[in-house]
Amino acid sequence: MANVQTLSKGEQTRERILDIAQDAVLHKGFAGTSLDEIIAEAGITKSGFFYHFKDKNDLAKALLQRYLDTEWSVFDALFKQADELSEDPLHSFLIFLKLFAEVMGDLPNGHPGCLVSSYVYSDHMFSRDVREMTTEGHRIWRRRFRERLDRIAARYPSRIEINLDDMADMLSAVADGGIILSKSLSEPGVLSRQIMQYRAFVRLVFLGN
Amino acid sequence: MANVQTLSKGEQTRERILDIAQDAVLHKGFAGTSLDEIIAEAGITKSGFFYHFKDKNDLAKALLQRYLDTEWSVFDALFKQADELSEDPLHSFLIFLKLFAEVMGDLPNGHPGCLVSSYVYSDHMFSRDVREMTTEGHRIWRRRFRERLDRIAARYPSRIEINLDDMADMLSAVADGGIILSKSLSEPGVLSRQIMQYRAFVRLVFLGN
DNA sequence: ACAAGTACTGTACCGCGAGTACTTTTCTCA
DNA sequence: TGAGAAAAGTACTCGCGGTACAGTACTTGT
Repeated sequence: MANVQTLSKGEQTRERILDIAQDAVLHKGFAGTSLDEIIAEAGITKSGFFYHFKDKNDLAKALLQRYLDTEWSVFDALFKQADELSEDPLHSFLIFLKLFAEVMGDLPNGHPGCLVSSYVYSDHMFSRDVREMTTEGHRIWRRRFRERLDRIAARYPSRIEINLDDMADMLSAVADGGIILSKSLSEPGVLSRQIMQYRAFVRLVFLGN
Repeated sequence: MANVQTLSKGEQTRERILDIAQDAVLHKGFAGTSLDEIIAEAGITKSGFFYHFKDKNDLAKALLQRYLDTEWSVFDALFKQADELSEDPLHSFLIFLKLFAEVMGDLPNGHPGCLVSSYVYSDHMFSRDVREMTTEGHRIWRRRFRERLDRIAARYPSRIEINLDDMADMLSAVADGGIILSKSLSEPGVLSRQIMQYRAFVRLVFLGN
């Protein structure tokens, strides 16, 4: 929740609505989250809500956009940090994965859930543009991780035949799946350990140990 | 959909309701699926529905129970098939993973979605016993895969330090995440390729190639 | 042939939640 | 102090989950 001071009153209310809504959506699904409960918790009226969002789908869109932006900036920061610690593409990626696992492991109550995954299991509830946003989100992550893997593959021979798109996707899959397992088992540590296993896989493929 | 002939008329209707409900739940979430649409598609009345299920939560429970039973028997069949093709625990597991990937790849419209994953993102909608069923489902899969890995680890030294529970969980994670990616990207092939990558990981850990 | 289930249909009703529409008030800052 | 931002107020509609209960057609054993 970046610098509250710089946000106008309206923007603060809007962010508060989004915070409350996101938490509810991750536990009850989008359709299961009522506007009434959101406005009650936000301490506003229905009219106040509709001042900020034209309908429920508009809320879904804003929620997803904010989530994707946040994820993007988190990855950006971790990649930057990793790049500062090593020039080598493989070691930088391995450092990134370690940092990623640490961040995911340090969340006090475990990861609250991936909004994109939640939306995928409610796709028929949303307008086409929202559905395209989830698709595009996964495409971006694939492209992003793939870039890193390309640079690695250019310098390191791989021990086995591997499709780099699949290897890039696997990080998304392991993260999404790890979050589900963590939540379902109430074992917050599962997610970061799964990321570390993906790291072990990358290491085995390019270093052999 | 085992032998329709052996099912009584009531059981057939019940199964039809479950089929329709499952499809809807995987696309709209549980809360987003209305009883009215289910009964309309099933060609019954509301009273007919409540003859089979005492309320919506009861439907959720029956849906999940049937899903878990089906998954269990699919895995059972694949493990049995794999065991017949090799006595060696590692090769049997690798064959199993190949078969699993093939089955997932042969689904004409891609995997329809994992009901357990869908439920995890709606946990607050369900009663405690339903939530415990999803947890128990993941625990069973972990135990199941772990047994296989134990037998493998007893015969093959692992190339890296590895936690076998995590390795067992990784298959669930990769499958759940792979399904989400497949659905989101509308690329049915992603799921089976992710399973094959998990297979490559297991192979690298225990065989080094 | 008939009684006893089984598997429903029909009807009527309730309260809550999403969403619409539009007016009015309060706050905030230049 | 006045204009726009940020709501509050009011009033209504419709869909949905759920309840209650009476009636009916089909099926199955005896």
